[in-house]
Amino acid sequence: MGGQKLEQENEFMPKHTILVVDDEAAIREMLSIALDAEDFNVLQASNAQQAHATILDHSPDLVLLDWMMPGTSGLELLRRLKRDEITEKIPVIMLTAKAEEDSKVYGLDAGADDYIAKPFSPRELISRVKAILRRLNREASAEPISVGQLVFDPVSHKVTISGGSVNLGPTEFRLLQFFLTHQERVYSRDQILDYVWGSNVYLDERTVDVHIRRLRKAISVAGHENYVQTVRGTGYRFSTKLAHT
Amino acid sequence: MGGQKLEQENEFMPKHTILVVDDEAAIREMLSIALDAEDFNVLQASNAQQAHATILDHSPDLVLLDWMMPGTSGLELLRRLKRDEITEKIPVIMLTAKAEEDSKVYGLDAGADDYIAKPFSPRELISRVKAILRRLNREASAEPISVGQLVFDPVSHKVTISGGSVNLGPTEFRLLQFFLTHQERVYSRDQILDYVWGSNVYLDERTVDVHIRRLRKAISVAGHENYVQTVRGTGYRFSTKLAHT
DNA sequence: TGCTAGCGTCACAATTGTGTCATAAAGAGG
DNA sequence: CCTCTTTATGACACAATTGTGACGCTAGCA
Repeated sequence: MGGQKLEQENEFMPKHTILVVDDEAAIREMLSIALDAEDFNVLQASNAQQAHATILDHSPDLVLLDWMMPGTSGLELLRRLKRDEITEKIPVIMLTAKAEEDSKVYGLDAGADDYIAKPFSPRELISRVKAILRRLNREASAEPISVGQLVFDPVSHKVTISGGSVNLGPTEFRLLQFFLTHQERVYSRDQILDYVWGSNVYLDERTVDVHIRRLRKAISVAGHENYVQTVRGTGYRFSTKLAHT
Repeated sequence: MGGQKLEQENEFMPKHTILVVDDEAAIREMLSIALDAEDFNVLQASNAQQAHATILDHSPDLVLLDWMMPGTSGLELLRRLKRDEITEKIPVIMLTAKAEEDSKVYGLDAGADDYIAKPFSPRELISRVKAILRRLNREASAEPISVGQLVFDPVSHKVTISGGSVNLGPTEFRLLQFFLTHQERVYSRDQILDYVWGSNVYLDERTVDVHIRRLRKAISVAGHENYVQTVRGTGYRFSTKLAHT
């Protein structure tokens, strides 16, 4: 079969958080409603300072940033975000009333991920937001992920620990990928089945246990199996913070 | 990394010529400046006809082509280029304002080498341009590629292992070439068919298996067949890092 | 025309992966 | 310390995937 179909949109995916930065309350409201309807978590800020603080606090998945604002301008904030390593990866869509080419060029140059001219239809905005999140998702899924001595490389489809290659079956591979992309969070067996097997399979929940065991066994080199943790009564969790003792 | 020296950028390389095709002057300017700063020769065209003429005249090394343009669309020009034997090999990167997946599919289908959604950062564009030129350079390279004791010489069209010549059929030859130029990466049977056989053939996927076997058999001297690895459930991979056991 | 090299397909063999079960272990709470 | 749950584990039948040898066909060539 073809590639991997992990990371579809599905109801168990953590909701994306979007920050709307605009000095006009009406615009913020409109966007919030539209985004909320699409099941995004929405944060708001009415000026650049507040926005910056919110970004640092909540690290939203995407920022909708008005170009023209009293005080620090949107462009200025954009530059600041892109200068800081922590916030540099957060995608920004600039909202601008000026339909001029210049702003577009400057904005793109400063690192905006998209640019939308006011007035815009919420529909279009939503579709752009989604497009960017999708793209990010794709790009992120091509990067190798490493935890401890373990390196997971989706491109070559290889997993190694301390340089030694790890042999995983297809299902364990997907399971590990799922865990690596969703660390520090407990999932029920049901959820794991949905994510890793697909949302339309009917399997015994206990099957998950068995694959967890196989995964643990496979990565049990230098204690890496301890990252896969059992949460009694609930499910499993992948955590780099090793549990007690 | 694998033990072969690839075409790095170096000052002796002739400057690459890049044609920018976009109806918006501002975009052309931005790209020209960015590309120029990277030491490319830049040509410009504002519509498809002009672009076509320029391509025939100057045969640029790469074309940046806007998707949506008045008159003949970018897609149309792309198709035309790919239909003509003379221009067919020129790599094309499509620029599109539609952030939709669809355009990507159509574009790649029509033979685009990459696809970048507007708006994009000049930085990203440059890096993609370079990536493509690098890849092309390598593929078209007259330099022999060697892995282990195996030497693949595209010029004399011969393959040897430890000096002894290896007998390969045309298809196995191309398959090996594909693998050598795309190491450390899994490909599905579908993808391999597309790359090695061409994107418009309709063949049984399992045909790949057979040719993989023939290739393995042919290069099975001193364990070279182990470079061709099966990734169960996914496809095949050429890797110089041998899997253990 | 007869011959040969390659190719694609098929049937069957070999290998590897998967889900379930029974049973052992491990926790939780009294 | 005992009991009730929940999880870990080893075994196993059978599914799914991949490897392989054989075969017929075609195009090029003598």
